[in-house]
Amino acid sequence: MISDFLDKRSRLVLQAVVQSYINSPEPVGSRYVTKKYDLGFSPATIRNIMADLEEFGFLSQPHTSAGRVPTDKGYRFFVDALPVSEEAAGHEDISNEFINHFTGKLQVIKDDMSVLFSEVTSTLSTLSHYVSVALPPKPENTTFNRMELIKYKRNIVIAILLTDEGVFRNRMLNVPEEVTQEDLNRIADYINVEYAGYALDEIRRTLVTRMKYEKVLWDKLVSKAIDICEQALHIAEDDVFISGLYDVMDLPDFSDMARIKELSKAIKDKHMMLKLLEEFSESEGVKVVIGEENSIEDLKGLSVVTTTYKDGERPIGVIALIGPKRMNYARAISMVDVVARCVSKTFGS
Amino acid sequence: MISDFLDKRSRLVLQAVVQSYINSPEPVGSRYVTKKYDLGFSPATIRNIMADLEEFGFLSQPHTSAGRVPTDKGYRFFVDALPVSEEAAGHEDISNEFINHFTGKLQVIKDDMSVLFSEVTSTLSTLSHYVSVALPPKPENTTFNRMELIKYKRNIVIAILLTDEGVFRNRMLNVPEEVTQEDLNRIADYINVEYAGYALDEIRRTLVTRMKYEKVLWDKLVSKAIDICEQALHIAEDDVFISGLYDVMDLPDFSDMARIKELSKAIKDKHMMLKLLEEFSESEGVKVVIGEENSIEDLKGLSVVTTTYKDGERPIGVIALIGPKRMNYARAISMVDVVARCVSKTFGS
DNA sequence: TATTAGCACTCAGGGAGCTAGAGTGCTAAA
DNA sequence: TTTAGCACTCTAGCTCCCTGAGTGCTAATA
Repeated sequence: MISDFLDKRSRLVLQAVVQSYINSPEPVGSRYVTKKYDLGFSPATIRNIMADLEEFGFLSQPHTSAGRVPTDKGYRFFVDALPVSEEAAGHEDISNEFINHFTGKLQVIKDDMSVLFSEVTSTLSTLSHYVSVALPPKPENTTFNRMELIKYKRNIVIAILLTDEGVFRNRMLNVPEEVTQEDLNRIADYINVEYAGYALDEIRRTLVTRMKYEKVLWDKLVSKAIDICEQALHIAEDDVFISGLYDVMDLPDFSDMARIKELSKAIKDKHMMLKLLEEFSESEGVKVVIGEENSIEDLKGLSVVTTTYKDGERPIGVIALIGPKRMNYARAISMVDVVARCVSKTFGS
Repeated sequence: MISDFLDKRSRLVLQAVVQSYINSPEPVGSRYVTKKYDLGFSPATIRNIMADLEEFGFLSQPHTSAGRVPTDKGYRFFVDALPVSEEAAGHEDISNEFINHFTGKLQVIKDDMSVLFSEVTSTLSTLSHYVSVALPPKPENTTFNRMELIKYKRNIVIAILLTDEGVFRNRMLNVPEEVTQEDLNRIADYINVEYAGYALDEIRRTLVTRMKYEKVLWDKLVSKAIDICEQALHIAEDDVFISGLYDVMDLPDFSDMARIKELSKAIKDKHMMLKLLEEFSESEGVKVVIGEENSIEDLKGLSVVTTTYKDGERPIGVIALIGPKRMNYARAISMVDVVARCVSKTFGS
C-alpha cells in the first residue's frame, strides 16, 4: 500500500502538488505550495518533502530550477485517494436539473442508437472538454427478438433485425430468383421460432453448424437471413462513437500540434478504441487508467476514465472520457458516472 | 475577361508563381522562377512582370524583401486557366484500376447510405489529404416507395420508410393503445396508396393540409406514420458526412494550432456545412470556391471544391473537398470528379 | 524599345549574449 | 525537527547583430 510509504505530511504535499498542477499546468514550487495550501510548513520543509517524493517516484522535475510535476505514479496516488462516496465525488456541480433534463432528452431519442450515442458523446465532451467515447450495447447482452423480411424490389429483400433492447439493424439482400412476400414471411417465421430469446452471441456460436443444415432444408435466402444475424453480431467499427476533438483543443495541454496529432491519431483508429473499451466492458463502477498504465501505445501520454451503463444489473456497454494525464479526475469521474446512470435509466425503462 | 488584361508572358509568370506556391508554401522570388520554370527571361524582367501582377491584384508580398504569394484573384485566374478536358485534368494519377476497385467497393455497401458515404468521404480525404464532405441524396430527388409498420412490443411500433433510391429511415413510435398487426397493415396500405411515386418533398408540401383530414378519418397512428415521412423529408445534420481532419494535419498550412482550430470549428458545425453544400446541389460539373469567395465566414481562409453525383441525369447529392487556398486544384478537382462518377454509377445501377 | 546587369536597400529569421527570476539543495542556526 | 539564509542552476525572454534572400531602380545593352 502506498500509504505505508508516505506519512500524512507527504501525502498532503503530494496531493497539493497534483491538485495545483491539474488546476494549471505549471511546475509547482515549494513556495507556491506554502502560499496556496496552508499546510503550516515553510518552503524549506516542503522542499525536503518534495525531494523525498521525487525519490519515491511520485514527482519529477522538468529541469533543476523548475518546480515539480506529478509522475504517473503521483497521479495514481491522487486518484486512489479521491473521496469515493457518491455525493462527495463532485456531483454537486452536475445538478439534478441537468440529470433530469438529460434523461428526458435521451428518452426521446432512445429508439435510434446512433442518435442516442451521438448525443451522449457530444454532451459529455462539451461539458468535460475531454474527448468522449461510447460503445453501444454488446451483442452478448443483446437478445434476439425477431427478424422481418420485406420484399422491396423485384429481387431485393430488406431484412430487419430486432432485439429486445430495441437495437436493430437492416440490410438489403439480393436474392437470385423472385420470391413472394409469403415465402419471406414463412422464412422469417422459421428463423424467429428458432432463435427468439437467445442472446446474439449464443446464436453466433450455434450458427456455423446450423447454417449447413438450413441450407439443405431451405433455399439460399435462409442462409442470407442468418447472414444478417451474423453481421449484427459484431460491433462494427462504425459503432464506436467519438466526440470532442474540437473541445480538447482549448486545453493548454493540446496547444501544440504534436499533441493534437497524437490524440487524433489515437482516436481515428476506431478499431483500437473498440479494443480499449472492450477491456472495461465487464467492470463495475468507474475505472481510471493513467498514462503508461494504458495498454495502447498512442494513449500512453493520456488518461482514460471509463464506466459501464447497465440494463438492470448487467453492464451492457461502455462510456469513457480521454484527456490529458493532468485531467480533472474528480470531475471526469463524476461526469462519466452521471451520464452512464442516465443511459442506464434509459435502457431500464 | 482576365486575359484581356494580361499578355501571355504575364500569364505564364502568374501560373508559375501559383504552381510553385502550391508545390511548397514559400513566397516565390524572381530568381526562383527563372531557375525552375524556363521562361527565357532574366530575374529582372520577371521582377517587372511580378510588380505588374501585384499592381493588378494577382500577387502580393508578405513583406518587402520576400517573394510573391498568390492572392485569391491569382488563384482564381490559375483555376480558370486549368485545362478542362476530361483526361488532361490530371486523371492520369487516378488509375482506372482505382476506379474499378472503388466502384466495386461501393456496389457492395450501397444498401447502407451511412456506410456508403463514410467510405466515400474517408477514401477521398485519405487520398487527397484534404477534408472531405458529402451529402446523401436530397429528398427532392427521392421518391417515396412505401412504408412498413411493424408491431414491435406491446405499444411500440416500428415504422420503416422506403424510397426508390433505397434510402430508408426507421423510427420507433409509441402508440397509446394496443393495435394489431392487421390494423398496422391497413394503415400502411392506405399511406402507400396515397403517396407512392411522389417525391418526398412533394409529399411534404401537401402534408400539412392532408394531415388534418387524415386525423379525422383515421386514428392518431396515421398521423404518427405521416410524421415519420415528415422526419425523413429533411436532411438532418447527422446526414452530413465529414472526414479528414487528421489527414489535413500533415499539411504545412495547418501546422499551427490556430488554423486547425479554425478548420475544426468550421466543420464541427454540420448545419453550416449543410448550408454550404446545398448551394451547389443543383450545379453541373466541378465548382471551385476560393477563399473570400466563400459565403461562410469560417471558410474564407480556405478553398472548397464541390461537385454533384447523379441518378441518371439528375444531380441528387453533393461531394466536396475543403483545403487550404493553395490546394492542388487540378488533383482535387479530378479526385472529386472521379469519386462522384463512381457514386453516380452506383446509384444508376 | 525591350531586356538585362548592377547595385543599394529592406526586412525576416536565427544565433549569441545577457538578465531576471523562479526554484533548488545545502548548511547552519533555532 | 524545522527553518532561515545563501549560493547555485537553469529557462524564458530580451536585445543586438548579422546573414541572405529578395526587391526596386537606374543605367547599360541588344
